[in-house]
Amino acid sequence: MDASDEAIQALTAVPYFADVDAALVAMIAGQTIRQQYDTGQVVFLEGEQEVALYIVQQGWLKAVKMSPDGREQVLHFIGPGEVFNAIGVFVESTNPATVIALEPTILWLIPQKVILKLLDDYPELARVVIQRLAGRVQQLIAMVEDLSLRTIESRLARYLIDQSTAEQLQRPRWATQAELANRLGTVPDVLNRALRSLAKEQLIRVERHQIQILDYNGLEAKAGSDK
Amino acid sequence: MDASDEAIQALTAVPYFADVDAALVAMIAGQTIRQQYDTGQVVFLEGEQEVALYIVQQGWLKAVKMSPDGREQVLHFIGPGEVFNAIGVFVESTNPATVIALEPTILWLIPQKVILKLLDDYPELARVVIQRLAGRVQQLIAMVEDLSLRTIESRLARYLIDQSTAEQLQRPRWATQAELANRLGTVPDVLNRALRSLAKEQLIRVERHQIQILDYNGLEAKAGSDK
DNA sequence: CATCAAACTCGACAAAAGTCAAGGAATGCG
DNA sequence: CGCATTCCTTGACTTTTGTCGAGTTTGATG
Repeated sequence: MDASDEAIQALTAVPYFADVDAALVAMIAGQTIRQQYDTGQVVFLEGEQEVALYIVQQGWLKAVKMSPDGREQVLHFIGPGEVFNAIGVFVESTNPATVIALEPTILWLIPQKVILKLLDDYPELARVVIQRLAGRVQQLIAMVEDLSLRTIESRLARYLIDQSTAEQLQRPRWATQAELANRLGTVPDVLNRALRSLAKEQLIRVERHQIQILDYNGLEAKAGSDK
Repeated sequence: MDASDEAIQALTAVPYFADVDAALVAMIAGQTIRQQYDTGQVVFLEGEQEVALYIVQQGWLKAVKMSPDGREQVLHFIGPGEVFNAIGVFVESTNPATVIALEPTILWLIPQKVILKLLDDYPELARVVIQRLAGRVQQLIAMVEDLSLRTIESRLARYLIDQSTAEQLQRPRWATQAELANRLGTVPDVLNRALRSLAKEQLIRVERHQIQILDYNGLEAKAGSDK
């Protein structure tokens, strides 16, 4: 598989291009730029003016806001098949967040001009972009609600329920308690305290790389409460 | 001025229709529904499936998340010339927030079908929608940062700077300290404390319906800090 | 103009979250 | 395999924010 095939594969995994015909996808693939990042490397910083659209082929990243004293708020985790920096493409503004690789990562960049031309040629693409942005709005509103109106324990319960499959949450290496704490708007110590509390009440079992939900209904009650 | 002229006037005040020709605006105006709300009335509740696009002709509203114990987080205030419920139009989902009138309000509703048809006929509209949604994403990211990484006092300082004109912030009747506290993610008592603190340091002067910035640089330092 | 409800003020106290320090466990690297 | 680094755990203490109760001021209404 050469670079172009690799790019085509990455692009076709993404809803943005679902309705774009194969010949055009191939042409766009020829205009993309492949980039690799190691664990911990910054893709771009908040405040810069990065305008390309990014596609994740491999690896996980985090979009974060940082405070002067070193705290982080993870806005979201970004994995394979996902697109990021739509804001940078469509709005003339600085990037609202910093994006950092959580593990070795392969990205494909599509230049802004290419995307904007594509938007003109494929009105259906606009529909997809609108829907993805609307999804981002909804996710951020939920986060605002969490941060403002709910306790850490309640946020954790909700997160465990949302992210679990068959009542289990696998934690890849990069998904440390520190990252999870940053996602929930707190610090590792407080997260650990909340995990302990839920475990003590037999709602979950905590292992290093896995959290098991023992009492789904009990956990849902915690998630639904503001306490 | 009859109802149709009134609707046309409301629509032409909105960026969504800036590039739509006058005849079509007039036609859309003919399909809009006029609604009035009194102070405190709910336009729609979080969890409902309201799909129309709303235009504000007159009056102010707030979009809020509410907690079971009665706390509110104001997501944003919506005033004349603004559009809301784009999410409801473009995504098949329940409304993420409750919208309530803060004072007597006149709205115009555009049915979903009309908007979606317009989107097909006017690709430039998609660009506008995308840009407005992107703006909402940016605003919500800033709110997440406030709630997670900054103290109440720092949030207040930032808010005062952003919302003031010529170093003054007028507070209309509906903009009580309670509403402002809900916007900043806290309770009126804590907001009052923060106002007092800034006033004690001669950074601002607080009157019932106006806040004057006395030391812009000092306030900016507070806004830029995480303390 | 008088009354009443809403808004604001303020201090005491409580709760939630953050900081710090120390020790133990797990993982990665040479 | 041993060592160093990272991650996790835990309790004590501190800070920030929220709750409560009482009193004062303002603005709307009849």
